[in-house]
Amino acid sequence: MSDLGSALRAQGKRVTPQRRRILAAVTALAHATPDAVAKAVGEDGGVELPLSTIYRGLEVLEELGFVTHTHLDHHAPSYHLAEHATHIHLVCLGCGRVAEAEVEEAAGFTGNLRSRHGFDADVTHMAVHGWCADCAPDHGPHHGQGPG
Amino acid sequence: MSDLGSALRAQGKRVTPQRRRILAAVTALAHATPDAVAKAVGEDGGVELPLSTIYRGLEVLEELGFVTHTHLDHHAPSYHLAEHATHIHLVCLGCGRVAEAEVEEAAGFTGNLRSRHGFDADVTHMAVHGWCADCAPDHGPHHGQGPG
DNA sequence: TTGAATGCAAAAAATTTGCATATTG
DNA sequence: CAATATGCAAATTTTTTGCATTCAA
Repeated sequence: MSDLGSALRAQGKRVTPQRRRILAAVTALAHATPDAVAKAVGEDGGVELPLSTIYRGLEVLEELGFVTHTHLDHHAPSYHLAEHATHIHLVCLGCGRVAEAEVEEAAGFTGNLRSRHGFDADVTHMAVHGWCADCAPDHGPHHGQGPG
Repeated sequence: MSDLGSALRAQGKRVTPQRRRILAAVTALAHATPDAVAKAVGEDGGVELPLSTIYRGLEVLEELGFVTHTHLDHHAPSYHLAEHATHIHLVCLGCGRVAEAEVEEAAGFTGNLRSRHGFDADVTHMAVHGWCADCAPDHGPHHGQGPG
C-alpha cells in the first residue's frame, strides 16, 4: 500500500487500525464481498470487525481511491484494489473465475465508442462476462436462445 | 413480443395475465428494476402485483429468454428485453442515461480476448461505464486519482 | 380435476443508521 | 480536549420462501 496514513490525514480523516486491516484484507483477497472482507480481517488480525465498520471502512477507502468495487456476479458487490481496476475483468459464467485483460486490448473498442457515440468509456470499471477456455465446451444450452 | 404463450406452453408452464403484464411492463420500460416493473404494471393494468409475483415472473421470463438482467448501476438489477441485450449498454456515470452500441463495435476487442485469453466474451451482457458527450466536461474530480 | 401460479405475510439477506463509548490528533 | 470512528443494536431495503387459495389446462 502506498500511503494510507497520509492519504487519510490529507482528508482530515483518521488513521485507525481497522482501516489498515480492511485495506490489508482487500489487498490479500483481490476480489471480495464486504462479508468476505470481514472474514479475512478476522482470520488475519484476530478479532473480526462488525460489518458496519467494514462498510464504512470500504467507503472511505474507495473515497480515497485505494479500492474500487464492481458487480462481478449479479448479487454481491466485489471490492478490490484500485490498482487492480486498471485491468478489465473477465468473469466466467461457467466456473466464476475472474481473469484480467489489459486495458489496451479494448483500445479499438473504446475508440469506436468515442468517435461514434461521443462516449468516453472507463473500461477500468468494466466486467466482461463470458466463457473461459475450460468452460467453453459446456455452454450449449441456456445461451442465445431468445424468442425474437 | 414474439410468442410468450407458446414459449410458456412449450415448457409446461402456464400462461397467466400476470406474466403478460410483467413482460409488457419490461417492454415499455426498456430498463427497469423489479420495483419499477411493479409500479409500471400497476399504472398500466390497474392492480399492482406483489413484488413476489414480479420476481417470480421475471425469473420465468428470463428462463424463457424473453428478458435479461444486468447491474447497470451498483445497486439494483435492471431488467430489459432480451432483444435489447443484443446491444452493449453505455452507462453514463454523470447523468445515468443508458445509450446502446452495436455488438460489432466490440468485435476487435472480443477477438483479442478470444485469441489472447481463450475467453469467449458474451458482450450482450456487457455494461460499459463512462461519460457521455454531455457530461464529459464535468468529470475532472473523483476520477483516476488513485494512490499508487 | 389437477397441478402450477398467485397473493399475502413472514423470513432471510444485505446495507444503513443512531448513539454511547473509545480513540486519534 | 474536541472531534472522529468504532461497536452494537435496531431499522431499512431487497429478495426469497411457505402456504392456502385461485386459476389455467
